[in-house]
Amino acid sequence: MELSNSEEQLMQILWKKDKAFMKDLVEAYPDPKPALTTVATLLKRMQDKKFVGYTQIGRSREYFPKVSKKNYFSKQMNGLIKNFFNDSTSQFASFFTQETDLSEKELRELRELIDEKIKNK
Amino acid sequence: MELSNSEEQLMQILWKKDKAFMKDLVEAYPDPKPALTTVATLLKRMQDKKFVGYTQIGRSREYFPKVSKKNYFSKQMNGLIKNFFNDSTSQFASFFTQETDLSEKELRELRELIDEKIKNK
DNA sequence: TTTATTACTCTACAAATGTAGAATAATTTT
DNA sequence: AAAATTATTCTACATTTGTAGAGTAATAAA
Repeated sequence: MELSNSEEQLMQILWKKDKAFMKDLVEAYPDPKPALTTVATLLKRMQDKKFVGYTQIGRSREYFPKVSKKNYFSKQMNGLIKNFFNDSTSQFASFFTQETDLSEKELRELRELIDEKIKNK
Repeated sequence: MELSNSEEQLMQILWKKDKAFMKDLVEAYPDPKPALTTVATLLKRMQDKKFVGYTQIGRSREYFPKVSKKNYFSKQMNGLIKNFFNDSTSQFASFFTQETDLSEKELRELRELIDEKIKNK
């Protein structure tokens, strides 16, 4: 099961904080902050979906992500690539290189990284 | 306004066909194919959202995408990059290079592309 | 020990999504 | 012309999503 938009927004906050009490999560929202109960509902649903866990501390719960941002992001990417590039990562890579506008400096850095990757093959 | 999942699925079909009658769209679905009326509803909503247009041909309509796949994809990518990499395309690029597993050949091709891009700067 | 406060859970409800039957209009076949 | 077919629109309804008030239990403050 996937995260909905507002769930994902909350997840972003949780990833940033790494772990947090509900109160702090609400606090971290940009204005207008949602009601505590709203966040509570989202957290509940996210627990059902196995994206969030918590540790009981006193009578409070410290929530934490059960899925890493990296992992989640990868899945998203793969989904996109699958849909739009017929599952071809390299096709995507070339599209990406052509269509985004990285500066020359950034391009050089990227090439650097690729070189390194090639070396390690 | 964004496309929902099932709308996006239909959009993929429409992009592939470039233009098509409702009947053909339904036909193009993998089994189990949805009811004609289901596709009709989706098309209607997609028109409201300005993602689809049509040309009347006799008493039928030939539907076509009003947003290119490329353009749509770019927006999706930018959304992801914004959320996960704080809007830094280059940060994303390096993540991508590290985390996906392109073959050596693909990596070389990619570097080739980057080189060309740099040249054109 | 009454009263607040805190931290959740339950219930609710409008909007969006996924899916499709029923109705209607135009056209073609008998 | 009556009957069947085609192409769309209307209406409907179960789920999921976005948002939050009301209720409850435990603890802290008066």
